[in-house]
Amino acid sequence: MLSERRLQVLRAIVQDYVGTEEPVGSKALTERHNLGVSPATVRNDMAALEDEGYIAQPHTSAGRIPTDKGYRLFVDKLAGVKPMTAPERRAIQNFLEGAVDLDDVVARTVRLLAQLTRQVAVVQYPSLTRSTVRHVELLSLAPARVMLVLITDTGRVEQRVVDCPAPFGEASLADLRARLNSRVANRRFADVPSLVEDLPEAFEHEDRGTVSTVLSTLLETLVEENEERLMIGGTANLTRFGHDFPLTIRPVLEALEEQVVLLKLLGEAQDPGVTVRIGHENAHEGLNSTSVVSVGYGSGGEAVAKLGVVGPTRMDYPGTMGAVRAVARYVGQILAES
Amino acid sequence: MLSERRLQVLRAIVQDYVGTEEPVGSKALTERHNLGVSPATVRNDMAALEDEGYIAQPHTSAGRIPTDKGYRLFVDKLAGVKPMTAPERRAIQNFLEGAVDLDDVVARTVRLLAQLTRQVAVVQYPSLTRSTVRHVELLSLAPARVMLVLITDTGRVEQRVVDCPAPFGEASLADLRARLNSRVANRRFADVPSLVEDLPEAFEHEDRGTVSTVLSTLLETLVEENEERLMIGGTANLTRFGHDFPLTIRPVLEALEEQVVLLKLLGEAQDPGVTVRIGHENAHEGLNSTSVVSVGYGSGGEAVAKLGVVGPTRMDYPGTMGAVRAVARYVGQILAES
DNA sequence: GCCTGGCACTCTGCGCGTGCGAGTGCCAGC
DNA sequence: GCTGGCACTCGCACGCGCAGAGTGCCAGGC
Repeated sequence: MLSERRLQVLRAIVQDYVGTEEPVGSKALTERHNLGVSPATVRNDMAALEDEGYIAQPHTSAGRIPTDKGYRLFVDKLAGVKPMTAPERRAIQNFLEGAVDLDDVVARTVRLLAQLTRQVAVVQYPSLTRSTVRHVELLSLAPARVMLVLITDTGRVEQRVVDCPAPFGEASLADLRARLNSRVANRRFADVPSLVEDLPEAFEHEDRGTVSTVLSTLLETLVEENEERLMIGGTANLTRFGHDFPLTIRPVLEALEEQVVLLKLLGEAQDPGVTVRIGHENAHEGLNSTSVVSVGYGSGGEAVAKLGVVGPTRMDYPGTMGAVRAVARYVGQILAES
Repeated sequence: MLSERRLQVLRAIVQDYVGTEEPVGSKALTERHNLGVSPATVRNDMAALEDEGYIAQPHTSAGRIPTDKGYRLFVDKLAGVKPMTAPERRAIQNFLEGAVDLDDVVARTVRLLAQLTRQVAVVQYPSLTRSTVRHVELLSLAPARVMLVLITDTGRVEQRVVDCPAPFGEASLADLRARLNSRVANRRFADVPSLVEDLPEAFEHEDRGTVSTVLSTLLETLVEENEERLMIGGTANLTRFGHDFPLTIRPVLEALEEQVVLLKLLGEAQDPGVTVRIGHENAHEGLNSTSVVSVGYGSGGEAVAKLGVVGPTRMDYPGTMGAVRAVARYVGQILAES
């Protein structure tokens, strides 16, 4: 077990390194934090911390920098979540309230998060399967062609064009629209499959094929991997990363382009609160030198999606966690209102 | 006027520089392109080209690199558009055909363009005002709250929540929905304002306020600056830019984050064909060392939006122009089908 | 008049050696 | 268990010299 002072030393190292971006030495530490001991003592503590794997030296005769394990201990035990100030909260609220629709909410959230944290922001659209159905609309485009439009309580709209096996009259279409909505309106999307499975039976034989096709398209849009969307922003903040650009920034940009990677990244975090994944804790190799701070958000008590930021492992964890948490809270409120 | 040979020298310089990314000297030029003259002669030509401002030397004793003016001449007079090969065309078509909805079409187009050109791709969503109305849907969320959903022929869907000044019954809502659709369906969005202006008069006095509110929300969504959306991708390609990262990549990423800047960038190009804006021809300062290759695309003969790529001024113009043009053509086809 | 070969000149990039400073590890003493 | 002192190790910035690429210019030839 590490003594109290050694934990303080670790905390001081993390704070200084995050601030200065440079390896921190024993002398500088004692000067900036009044630890009440001499540099030599700190050196012993540092050696111990290094043995335990919490800090490391980039070169033999340089200061120490925290390892992923060091940051982990810092986040878990040594630092809290720094709450936003009142003016910051007001600014967040004002900025988000101007949104006109869901795309706008998501876009504004991304900008806001990127600005607040000065890092790359990632916001997932509310999951369909975890939302409730507000309305299902069917439009006839051509005799054997139907457009299906899904609208959720969170304001998300999905649409698909369905090619029907047989012509489908306006009357049948209206009938299907009415039956469909009476069954699924205000129900959770996750329940939709079981709610509609016997629907074709209510129709004339000639229309059953079309009804089934429409329904299967509806179910397809709800399949997990299709229904997830997200938006990212603040990539310009990557340029503040470090000095050795090409090697650090490239893989990160590449990872950010892969929606699948990002969705997995956000998906992994199960904690109901703010989740932090540090460096190599991220499965994706390109993100081994970054940390991901994420949290779920939702209109009610339940999370309908996640949002978060991606930044260097050397980041201001308490501040970032505070910002992410606050933004998630307000986005939830905005969604509940619309 | 420049002699034929000097133009050839310029062309050779552009081609070599684009290939090698290094200033090109007189000796290397004569070796790689059989110009039929000696390096000394080429040197004279180069001096003349430099006097005219087509090329420049980064340092006193280095080779030459093309200036923006040089690239301009190259694009206008010395190079054509390189058509895609048949396999490339097939690949484009296959890739785009898998799309399930408009978001997917746009997302795939961005990926495709980024991969083909190895540059940053920008794709604008089909403009509302230049599209045709397919359907307008009205949903009652609460007695005095209505959701307005617009669907275009290009598959774009916009939705807005309207707070009504007075409760609005289901019957009135159905009435408005029917009247609205009969007036605007299959009409161009640009014509919508004049088509609906007298609509409130058809309603009972108590409903007029609400009808007006709904209509004004409808018109607001059509206002130019609100209705434009776009998607970008391939930012990882920026890392191939050059060696002096922080200074070149940063402002570009920042510019790309500003939707307004990008929309202006695409909007400026009026040419019906492929437009190229080189270096300082771009109004935005951060993009002074990049070129933008863009073109309109549309389901019919008319362009409903633009797409393009942003890359270093040192880019393969013929190839990029060919890729951009081909992708635009196929996206147009896909949109026409849906 | 235009092209060519030759020549002197300029400048960048690279490798190398040096000195400085920051930081460490260890040890003896309190 | 803490402290001050001391020798040691490196990384980094600086200055130097050299090689190489490329240029401009000039005199001579077709």
